[in-house]
Amino acid sequence: MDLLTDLEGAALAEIASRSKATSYAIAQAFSHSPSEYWSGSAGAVYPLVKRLAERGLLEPSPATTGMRARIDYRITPQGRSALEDWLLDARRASGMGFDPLRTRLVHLHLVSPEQRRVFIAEVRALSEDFARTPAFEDQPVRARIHDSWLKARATWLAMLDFVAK
Amino acid sequence: MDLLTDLEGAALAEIASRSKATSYAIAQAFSHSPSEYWSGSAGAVYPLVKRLAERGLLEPSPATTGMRARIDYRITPQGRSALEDWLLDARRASGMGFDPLRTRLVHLHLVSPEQRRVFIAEVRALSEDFARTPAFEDQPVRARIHDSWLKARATWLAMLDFVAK
DNA sequence: ACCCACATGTAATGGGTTACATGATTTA
DNA sequence: TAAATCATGTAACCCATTACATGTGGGT
Repeated sequence: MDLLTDLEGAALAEIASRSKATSYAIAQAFSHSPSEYWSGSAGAVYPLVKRLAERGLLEPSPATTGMRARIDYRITPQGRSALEDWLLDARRASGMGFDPLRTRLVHLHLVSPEQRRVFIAEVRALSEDFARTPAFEDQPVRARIHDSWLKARATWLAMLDFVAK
Repeated sequence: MDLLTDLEGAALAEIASRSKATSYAIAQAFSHSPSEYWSGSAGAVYPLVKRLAERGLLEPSPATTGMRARIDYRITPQGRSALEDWLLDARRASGMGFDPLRTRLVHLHLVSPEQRRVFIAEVRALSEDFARTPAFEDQPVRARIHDSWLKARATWLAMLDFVAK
C-alpha cells in the first residue's frame, strides 16, 4: 500500500528485468552503478529484499547451488503493480534529486575567484575522465543514458562559467 | 578530522553566508530549496547543528529575543577549513548523485511503449511547470543555477527520446 | 482572550553504513 | 592444500524522518 522508496523501486526493477534473482545479484547491480548513491552494501540490500518479500511484492523460492542454501526471488503481481506505480510516478521523477556539483556551485561564492577557477577546472577534468571510463558496457540503453547525462551536465557547467568569476 | 557529509557541508555553508544564524534559519533555508533532498526537518537540523558545534566547527552564542532562549551559531576557523575541504572536493563534486528521472529512465523498458510515451510527456509538462515556479527570487546566482539546471535536464530528456520508443 | 503561524526543540522509529562472521568455490 | 574470492548474511551504530510537545508573538 505504501509507496516504494527509490531504493525499493530500483531493487524491484532489477529483479523484474532478470525474472528471478538473488539478493546478491541485486547488490552487485547496485554497486556496479557509476553513481555513488547506489552503494549496494549487503547490509542494505539483504534486509530490503526480505522486507519486500514480507510485503508480498516478491516471492522467494529456495534454491541450491552446490551445497549452500540460496534464495531466488521473483516479482509477484502485486510487486509488478507497485513497481509500475513507482516507475511511472511522473511527479517524483520530475524532482531535482541530489547533485553534489549543483550543491557546491550554489555556495561557491564563499571562496576566492582563484579557488573557484581551480575547482571548476578540476571538476571538468574529472568529469571527462569519468565519461571515458565505460559503464554498463553490456547494457546499451543504460550506457547511452549514462553518457548523455554526463555530457548534459558538462554543457550545463560550461554555461554556468559565470560562477567561477 | 572526518570529512563533512553533504548535509553538514551545506549547513556550514548556509551559516557562513549569513555570518551568524540559528538552527531554525538553516532549517528554513533547506526547506525552501526546490530539491526534495533538502527536507529541512527540525529533527535533522537541530541535532546536526549541535553536533557541528560539539566538533568545534561552530561557535554557539546564546541570544535572547523577547523572553525565549535562542542560540546563534557562527563558523569557527576550523569550521571554515572543514567547509572549504568539503566545498572544493572536486572528486565528490563530480559524482552523479541521485536523479529520480535518470533512475526511472534506466528501467523504463519494463513497461509498454504507450506507457513510456505518456510518462515522458507527463514529466515534460511537470518540468515546465516546475521551471515556471520561481525559486530563490532573492538570490540571483542560485536562481540562475537552478533554472539552467532544469533547462539542461529538459534538453537531455529531449535528446533521450529514444527510450520512449 | 483566542487563534494561528512562528520558533525551538525531543522521542521513537526506520533503515543505511560499516564491520564482522562464516561457508563455498576457484585458482595457484 | 592454501589463499583468495565469491556469496550470504547479521549486529552495532548513526542519523534522517515523523510525530509530538511546548513557548512566543501578532492579529482579530
